[in-house]
Amino acid sequence: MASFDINNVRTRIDPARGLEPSPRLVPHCGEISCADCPVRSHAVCGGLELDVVHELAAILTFKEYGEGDPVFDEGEGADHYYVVTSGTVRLYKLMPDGRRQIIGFLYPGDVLGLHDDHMYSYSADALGETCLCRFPAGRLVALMRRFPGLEHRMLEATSHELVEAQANMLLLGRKTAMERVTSFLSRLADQAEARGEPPENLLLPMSRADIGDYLGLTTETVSRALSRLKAKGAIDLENKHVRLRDREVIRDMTGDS
Amino acid sequence: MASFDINNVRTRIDPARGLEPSPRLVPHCGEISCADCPVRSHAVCGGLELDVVHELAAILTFKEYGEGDPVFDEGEGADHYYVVTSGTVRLYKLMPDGRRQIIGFLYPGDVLGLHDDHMYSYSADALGETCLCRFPAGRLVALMRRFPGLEHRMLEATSHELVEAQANMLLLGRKTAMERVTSFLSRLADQAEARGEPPENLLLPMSRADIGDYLGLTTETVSRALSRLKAKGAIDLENKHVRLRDREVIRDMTGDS
DNA sequence: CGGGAAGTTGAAGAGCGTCAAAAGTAGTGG
DNA sequence: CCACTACTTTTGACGCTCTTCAACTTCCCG
Repeated sequence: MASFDINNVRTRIDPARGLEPSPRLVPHCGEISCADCPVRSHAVCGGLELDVVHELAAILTFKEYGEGDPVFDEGEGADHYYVVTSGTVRLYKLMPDGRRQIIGFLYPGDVLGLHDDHMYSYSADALGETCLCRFPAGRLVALMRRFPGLEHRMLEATSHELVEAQANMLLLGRKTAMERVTSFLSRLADQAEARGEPPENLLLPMSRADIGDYLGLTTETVSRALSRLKAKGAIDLENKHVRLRDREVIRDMTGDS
Repeated sequence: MASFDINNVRTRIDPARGLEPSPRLVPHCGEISCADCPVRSHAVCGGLELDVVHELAAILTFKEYGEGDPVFDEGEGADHYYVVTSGTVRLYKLMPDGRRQIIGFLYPGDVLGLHDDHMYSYSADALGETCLCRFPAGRLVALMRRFPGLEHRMLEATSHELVEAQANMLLLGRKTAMERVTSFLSRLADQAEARGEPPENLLLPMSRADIGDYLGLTTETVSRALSRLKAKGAIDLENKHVRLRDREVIRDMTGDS
């Protein structure tokens, strides 16, 4: 027995310990081992010694999520860390009256579950079919103690998130609606480029309402901004497909220079 | 010789190595050694083994700043980390046209210089007379490698900052002007309480313009919100002195529940 | 196909920004 | 100690951007 399934939770056993992957493949996650994990190169686990990777593999479990499935809720005890292996995760905070602020969208290789004071500071759910690998917090912390390189990678990941959050504070506090939308498109293009995809042709995995809640705007305002960009000939737009006709023109509209 | 002065930079030599503090006292920093540093208990260096503290003391230098003195600028090479020992530091981002977003205000015990990709992601300057102790980044990183407990503390500090930044994203993206101002006052009261000061009696070290640039508002809007709170009898207000007449009333206006 | 959700577009309104002026505060030098 | 000046804060009037509300269209999935 190399893996088993309980409640949609798939436990991975370290192949290095003489166990082999299950022959049954998971629909979209794939029955990947850390050794050939597609996201390892740019994830927290990337660039680590093999013995650390093996120890990580020993404590992780895979889990699949469908559209809108919750991963965890703000305020819950933070008992797990997660790494996205496929799909997209939406992080958000809710106000008692229902107003929502989306904190970020996570893509394969990103970590979630970073917290302070043993409580999740935001809620997380899946945007479409998504697969996460999950680490019990206590055991991961123990591993960080034994392997300082792992803690170093966590610090790097956290610092990176912090820098992004600060950039979003500027966006939310000081940019106009059009600047926010073009900043958003520009960043999506950069991310696509970093993944080796064509940066001009974007497929938005999230709704207009999600974009609005991320940019501090309403759906209508997002829609209007996109329509104006289309009318100006800056983008082609058909529903979730956006094509940046000139990335420089978009960049010049972000307010960032 | 226990310390010397070059360009307003005061180098501390580790007292544990047999050197003693200079008899000449610095105006507001005090000629403190790490052993009796007033901020150590709640700073990064708190809770660390004594040998780590000694090594930290060996690489740090003190530096004083006056009102508005720059500490570093966004985009510069991040060659130092800093810890606030007295005063207040203002972190901010500027847009090319002069719009400013204040990322945070730092008080004694807080770290600055956290970064990504070896570049400061924001600018920092002093709010009034301020004293920082400064660590060369390379040497601090080397210490973190030797003493994993230090890196652990840095991770904790960074995680804490991240959680705060995310809370500010909700504030900037979704709260009304009045909710932002009451959230700000409420947080100042909490911080004062944490420091053991009376949480009802606040002294704002920053201008209305600073508060506005922190909350994504104009000075006028901040002033109007404060005036309305005063008119309602929720606060007493005389210039920089704010007295919360009922902390619960203020809290109920933050939108956070 | 058909029904419900998501997206677009328009018109009206509110909240905050802008501009302007007055009042208050602080620092400087006689 | 007071007068002078420069800056900060407050207050008011007005305008603009974005939100709200509503109708319509498009997309998606059974």
